[in-house]
Amino acid sequence: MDNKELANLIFPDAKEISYYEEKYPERNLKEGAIVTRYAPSPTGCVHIGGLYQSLVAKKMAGQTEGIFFVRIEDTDQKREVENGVNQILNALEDYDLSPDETVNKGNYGPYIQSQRKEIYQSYAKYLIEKGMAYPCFCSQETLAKIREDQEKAKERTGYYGKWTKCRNMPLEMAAEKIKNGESYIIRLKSPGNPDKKIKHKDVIKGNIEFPENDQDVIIIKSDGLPTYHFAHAVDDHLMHTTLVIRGDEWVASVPLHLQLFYCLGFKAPKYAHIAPIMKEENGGKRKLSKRKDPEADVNYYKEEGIPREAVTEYLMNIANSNFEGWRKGNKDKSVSEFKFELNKMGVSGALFDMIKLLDVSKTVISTYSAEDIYNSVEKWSKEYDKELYELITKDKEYSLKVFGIERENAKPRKDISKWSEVKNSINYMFENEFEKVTEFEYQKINEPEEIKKILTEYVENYFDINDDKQTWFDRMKDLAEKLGYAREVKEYKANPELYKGHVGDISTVIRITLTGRANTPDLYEIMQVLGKEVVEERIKRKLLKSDHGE
RNA sequence: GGCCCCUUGGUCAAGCGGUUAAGACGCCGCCCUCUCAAGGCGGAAUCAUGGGUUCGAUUCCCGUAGGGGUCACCA
Repeated sequence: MDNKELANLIFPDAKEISYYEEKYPERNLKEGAIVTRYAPSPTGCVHIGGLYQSLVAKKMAGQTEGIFFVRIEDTDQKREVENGVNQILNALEDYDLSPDETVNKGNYGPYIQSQRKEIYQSYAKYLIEKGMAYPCFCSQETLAKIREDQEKAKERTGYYGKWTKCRNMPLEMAAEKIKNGESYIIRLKSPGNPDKKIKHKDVIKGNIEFPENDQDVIIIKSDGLPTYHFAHAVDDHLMHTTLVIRGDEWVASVPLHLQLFYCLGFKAPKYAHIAPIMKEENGGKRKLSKRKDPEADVNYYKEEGIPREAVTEYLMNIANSNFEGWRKGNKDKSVSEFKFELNKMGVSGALFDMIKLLDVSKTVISTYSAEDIYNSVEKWSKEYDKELYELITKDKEYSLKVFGIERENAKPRKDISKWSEVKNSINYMFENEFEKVTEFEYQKINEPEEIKKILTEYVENYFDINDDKQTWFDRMKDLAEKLGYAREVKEYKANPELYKGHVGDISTVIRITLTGRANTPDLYEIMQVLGKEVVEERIKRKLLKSDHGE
């Protein structure tokens, strides 16, 4: 019995690897083109970290006229979640990160690992034939025992070298066990020597040195599917990946992966290990977790109504901190014009900063036209806030005017950071909502008589909806003066004892009466949008109430 | 515990042997024809620690401390 016969016994139907080598030829791309990928497991919600990796990967491929593909790593069928694949693909599309190749698209597929079983088996068979892999029959108990002994002896744990049980099993014995139906897995016969070091130059982390791998890792599990490590080597070779961009929890496996590529006779890709996005928790840092942190799920941003450009820009900031400066000087350009550099990425994880994200978002939204805002809010509210949806769609023209307040000018309003804030910032502009306001908390001027006097004077003698802004404001000052308030805030500040207050106090009374709140955008514009009738109606309503002693 | 990586303000971070140690978010103050949001101007706030090397270390080397990752028939 020789290795070849054993290999045939284990994988009788597997094709020669030359079949696959020919089927998936070298890609025809220009010099320097990067082929990279995002390789998620379909295990539930899409993590912001996955989006981050995809963004970087897509950027690198795009910048070099290369290929960005998505491969689904579903070799652990226990963890698989229904519809997981679609969730991932949809999220990427939402963020404008659609891959060039993925499920049902591209010539190097299938792009779902569970559908590539026979490919992995061919390569495993090849390794067995070469004597570089072998079947292992150790039970979980045996493995546990080995581990126990290692701990007792204070030695490294794992399946390697002298601790190995099946590595040097006579071929005949192995064949016998297989024929008897014993359960087994396939292990790599590691050629590594841990006393020797290997050097690896990571595109992001720089030079790293570690001992060679000597673990006889499992490459094919008892269900016939490969482990991550083996699938990675086979797939990225066959798909001609030139740059593997992945989370830095993988750096420790680099020696193994490099060894796998070496044993299989493949050229290894370059690696770029990305530091994870962290979260602070009682003084310490930890990775953003799907379980504990709602913001880890990309769906969160959708639900909150944070525009995808904002999330993208924020992520770009974390990835290349010079992005911010570039953006400042290139306000109208698309992110795709920014020259991204992998080696400028931070080597240790950055804390996720929601406040900063919201600030970025605010800036992004401030560039929107009233129409853009309307469309976004309409789309968002339709799914997440029916009340708001009803409110704004009832009279689109009017809503457009509301969203147009202090917008589409040189210094646009910058107060909305997410769509879920919109309702609260515009509801008083709508009669139905305004009617619900019962508490008017007047501030500096709060004696009912004074308020009544101001409002009465204003509607009767100073309010004219046709005034232009300057005239409107001059009249406000006239009113202030007439009632004993300073025309200018400066005058008041210079001689506070001479006045009861200043124009600002007068306009605040009107503002609160009209909107129910002390802080709003430009009052003149608000009145223009509200219109003559509504302004008068709201003031009269207040006057009426105060007559009733309210 | 073994192996690997990291350490500049509250946060994200420039820096790559000689700098008043950038910038952004946040915070504080002032300014701006009414309140806010912005915007403008200004301010407080950082090189974990101990040794070297050097004329000179935030920058280079070693130790210490702290943090992170990884050691599965999970990816």
